[in-house]
Amino acid sequence: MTLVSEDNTETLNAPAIAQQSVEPTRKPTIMDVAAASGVSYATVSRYLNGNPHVSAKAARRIAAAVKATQYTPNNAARSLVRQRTQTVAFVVHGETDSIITDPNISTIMVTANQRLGDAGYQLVTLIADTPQACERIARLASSGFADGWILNSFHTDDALFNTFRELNVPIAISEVGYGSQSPFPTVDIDNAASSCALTKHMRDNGYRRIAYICGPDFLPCSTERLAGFRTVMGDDFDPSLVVSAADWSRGSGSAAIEQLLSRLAEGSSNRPASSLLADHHIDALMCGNDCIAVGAMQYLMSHGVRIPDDLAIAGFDDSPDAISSHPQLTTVHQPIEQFGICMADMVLDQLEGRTPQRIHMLDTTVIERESTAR
Amino acid sequence: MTLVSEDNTETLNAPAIAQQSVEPTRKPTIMDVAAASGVSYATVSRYLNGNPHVSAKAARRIAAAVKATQYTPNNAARSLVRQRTQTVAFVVHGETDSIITDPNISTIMVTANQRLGDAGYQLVTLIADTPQACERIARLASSGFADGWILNSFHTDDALFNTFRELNVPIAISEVGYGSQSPFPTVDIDNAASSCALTKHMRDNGYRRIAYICGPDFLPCSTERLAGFRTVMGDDFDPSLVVSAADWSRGSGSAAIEQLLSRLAEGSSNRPASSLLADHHIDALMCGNDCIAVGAMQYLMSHGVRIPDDLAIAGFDDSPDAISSHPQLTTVHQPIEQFGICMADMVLDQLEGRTPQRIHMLDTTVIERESTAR
DNA sequence: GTGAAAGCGCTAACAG
DNA sequence: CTGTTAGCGCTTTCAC
Repeated sequence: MTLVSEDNTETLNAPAIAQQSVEPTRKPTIMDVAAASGVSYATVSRYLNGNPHVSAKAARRIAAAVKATQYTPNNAARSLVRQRTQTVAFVVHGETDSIITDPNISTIMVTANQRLGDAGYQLVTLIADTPQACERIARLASSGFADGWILNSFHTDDALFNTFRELNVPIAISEVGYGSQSPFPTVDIDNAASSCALTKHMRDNGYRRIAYICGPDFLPCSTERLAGFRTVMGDDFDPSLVVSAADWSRGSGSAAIEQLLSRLAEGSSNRPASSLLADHHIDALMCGNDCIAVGAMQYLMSHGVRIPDDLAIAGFDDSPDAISSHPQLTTVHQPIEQFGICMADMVLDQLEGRTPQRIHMLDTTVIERESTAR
Repeated sequence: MTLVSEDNTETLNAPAIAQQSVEPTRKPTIMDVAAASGVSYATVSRYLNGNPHVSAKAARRIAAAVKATQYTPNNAARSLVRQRTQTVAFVVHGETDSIITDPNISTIMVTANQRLGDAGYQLVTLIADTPQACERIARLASSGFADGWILNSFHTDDALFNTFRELNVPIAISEVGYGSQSPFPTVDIDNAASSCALTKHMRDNGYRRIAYICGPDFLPCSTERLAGFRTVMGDDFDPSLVVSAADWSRGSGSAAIEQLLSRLAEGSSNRPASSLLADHHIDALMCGNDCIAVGAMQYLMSHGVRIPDDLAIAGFDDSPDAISSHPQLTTVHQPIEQFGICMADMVLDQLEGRTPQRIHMLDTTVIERESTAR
């Protein structure tokens, strides 16, 4: 049998082919490829970058040489000359690692990664959990480490945040509750409106006197959610039925409800929680988020309050907690995947010269579950 | 009042000071700083890199110029000339986003980040959840994107894994269950020994006939854990009481126990689960990990089996599931934080010319909880 | 279509 | 102590 091969008689004067045994194994450069394929390195560069002005023959030889030398272009060199890194940094901000365990963050990360990957960018995640880490990241940000930045769970008073204000690089942020005030392109949900919707739902179901556990005071989204609640409650709003949780955790949820109960008790000790609630005609409880709700619920149930019979409870976020709890939680669902996609798009818009939306509000929906069933 | 100033009469011929209004706002380079401070840019570079051969006066002027121009060194340029990026990549591997939600992974990430940060490196996380993403990352790996690599949850048959084999870059891996076979420096627990310890604990507590739900068959750590169990069980080991779960999830845990029960039933339909277990004198169940255990436990409890009265159950990993379940799970604890620290150290060792340990086995401890209480 | 040459911004000898 | 010079590996004019 005879194999006819079009034109592969070219020999490679490959000096780098069998170099693997040499000690430091210097990475082959574009020069090595050029030498091995007998063309100038400019031609190799053209070939590598898909420039059409490369003859078929040259292309063939270069392809062979690339394979033989196992060449891959150097990242730093390319970034330097192109003034582009082809990466977008995803900054996760938070004191503890709790923020990273947050399933929302991971989902956002994964979806953003997908979107950016399709556009030819690599998403890299950075953790800003200590002052040192923040400083490092700030330095990276102003040294062209990434072409674009996606920032999560930033506070208004954040130092890193201010670094970015002065930087003038493509950015997208989420969930800071800035609303239309944000200095950067933002994707968020309308916390006030969503809270309104949920409160309305509760009212429609007949709940009249509703207590409220607010999220951390210093966060805009906490106050916006409370504001939505207040709006719908109107004259029925009773400030004495509002307490604030220290953070978004279950623990602070139970602490908050305990505080509210002792406030209701007003010295009269040892009243059971359920009669305390009954005395004040409280028929429902709304919470800043699902975790707080679950924490409060666990506390109440372990003190003999039946949910939803004695008291209805609603959360916010539709996190996994909302489903894994017993009873399952009525809550507000937000399209998490969209956060990642929208932020990625906002960064891509800026990267590609388009003007990004200043703020993208995502739709939410009220999810009715057992915890408020009549 | 008179302020005496030592020597700050120097004027800066700063051309870049008020450039902010110009359109494209070109980033200041080391040249701009040099020009503004009246020294050569080599001196600026020296100053920036802490080289002691810079006069106090020059240092002062340069410091002022740096501030005035808001200069920050360019990352790509520095990486190119230094042949170092000062970053270590953390690759999270997995088909879905479930892997990232895994609290273990986040803890490892956070601790590794801390350690590497202290050593002057920036940890960057990459998600390898699709073939395209893997390919992108493989390309980055061979183009000097990072100085070192930390790989998580890789399978033996992994394409990315093989890319790294040929790359000869600083690497550390974890949890692949390779044991001493690993081609890379590895940190892991001794799955077999840990499983032995747990099984022994069960035996010491009087449990004789123990069923076993194995983790995914294709994973070395699954089979190692099973092997440890088998060793201790000795002649009491009964292969007919072993089933495999499809993955590490709760769902496959309940599926597996259902399968085992139907095997035990052998056609005799409608026997309650508890009497089925009693007939076969099964007094305990051990599982490949906590999630599987919880899944099995939920299934059994909803079919009338009392835990631990009718059947004791033990998990593995000491994940949050082990504590949040009712009853809480007896399990094997592993020092998760150490995974991150050890992998970081292994990479640092290689980065700094030391020879890393080939394999670092972390200590585990058996944690006794309610699910096996006598 | 291809090669020569000029940088991208920076570090690191090397002379002075 | 400081300036000059030569690259790091690559892209991109600009001639030919």
